[in-house]
Amino acid sequence: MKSEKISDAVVRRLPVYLRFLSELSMREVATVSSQELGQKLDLNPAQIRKDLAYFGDFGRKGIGYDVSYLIEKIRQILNLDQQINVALVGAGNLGQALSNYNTYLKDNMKIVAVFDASPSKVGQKINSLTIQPIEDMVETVQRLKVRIGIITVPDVEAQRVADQLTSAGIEAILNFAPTILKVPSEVRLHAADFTTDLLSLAYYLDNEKENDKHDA
Amino acid sequence: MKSEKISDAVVRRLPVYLRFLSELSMREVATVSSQELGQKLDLNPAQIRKDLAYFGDFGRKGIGYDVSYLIEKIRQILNLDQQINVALVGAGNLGQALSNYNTYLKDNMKIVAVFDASPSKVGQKINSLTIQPIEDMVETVQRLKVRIGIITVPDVEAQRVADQLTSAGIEAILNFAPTILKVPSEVRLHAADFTTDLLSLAYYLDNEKENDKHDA
DNA sequence: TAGATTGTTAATCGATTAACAATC
DNA sequence: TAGATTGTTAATCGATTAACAATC
Repeated sequence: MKSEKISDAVVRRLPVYLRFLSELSMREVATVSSQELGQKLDLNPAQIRKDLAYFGDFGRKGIGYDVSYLIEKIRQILNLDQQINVALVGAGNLGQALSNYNTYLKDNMKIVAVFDASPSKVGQKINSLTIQPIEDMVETVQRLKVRIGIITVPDVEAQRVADQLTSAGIEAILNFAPTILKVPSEVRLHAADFTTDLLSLAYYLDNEKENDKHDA
Repeated sequence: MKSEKISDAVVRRLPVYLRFLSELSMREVATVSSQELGQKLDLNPAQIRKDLAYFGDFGRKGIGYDVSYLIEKIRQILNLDQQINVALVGAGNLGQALSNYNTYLKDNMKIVAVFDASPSKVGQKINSLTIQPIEDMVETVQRLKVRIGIITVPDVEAQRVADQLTSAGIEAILNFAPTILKVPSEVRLHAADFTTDLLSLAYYLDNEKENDKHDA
């Protein structure tokens, strides 16, 4: 464990490694090289080796990486060797969709509470969790030791929710609302706004510009 | 219009600019400086000026940017001055959630077709669109001139769907399935996998490591 | 031993930021 | 004219990739 600063880019690749390694594990593949990983994940093998080497010497020269061991190590690095409690704020369509991934993401991440501002939603069940009024959020987050909040409320409410989550002592927020949130620097914030993704894709559409290319 | 290569990072910021500018426009703000933009969007003003300058001289020295004009220009850059037809493949919870954003994202992007593999879903309505069998996908995509596909099917089906969309001549894919897809280089692919986002957030959780810090 | 593959250093590449002349 | 702010060049910073000694 060297005490270098690990960049965001590196951290965001770890779950990708983890996912593919789990697949290998299910196929009972015992060992994998950075070469093979790179091929499957469209990444440079040197980059993969470097990423992993930040956290320890997980590989064996001439052999590669032991799949099970590497899975264990990456899970440790990502704090997934313990249960991480998550709260979902906003029980609309998107919130419901995410809560369904609960079983899927059982990398020890668990949605333990769901909140919504609308009285008509409160009391309903969503995957065995009862939707709670947003007024109970601070208290419940603290009681259940929720560490990550997922925001799926309309954009005009997102900042208020973020503020409340922050005051409840949340450590990280995944924000699906299409708006830039301001949170104190000790709260980790990630924007997961797919409208941005979708609009930026449009840039790459051909637009028949190519038709003009009748070059010599 | 200089013919420099524009980086992905630049393109992904354009929709963020656009969104905030629209907000300003609704508030009837006529002019904005890179300074103000940077403040609101947590970006360096020089970066914003540089981003915009790739595409033209949109600002006025000493004054700033005309909000309406800049909106128009960014929409042109992103090809949003024409209707872009989108197909949604996978009518599960996530697919339904995304289709609800249809009204919201009416930046000329429109979901014009929804497909699902499950016979029980086919024929049902989702926001006034009838869910079609996935077998009709290639034909429908071509007939309706769909240019962007959104994949929200289970990960094991995602590659097959991507292949079919590709063969139908789609230009870009937004993939929500947690798997790495392979598509030909002429198809623009963006991964919108929130499980990756969520797992990477866990890295930043405190984990009481800080308690050990009793330094001199 | 020969072949394979890691971990790491150095080289390269690309993106961000600072600085400032131009000019509204 | 004085103040503000752009567009752009140069400087900096950071991330990716190549190369290779170490070693299984």
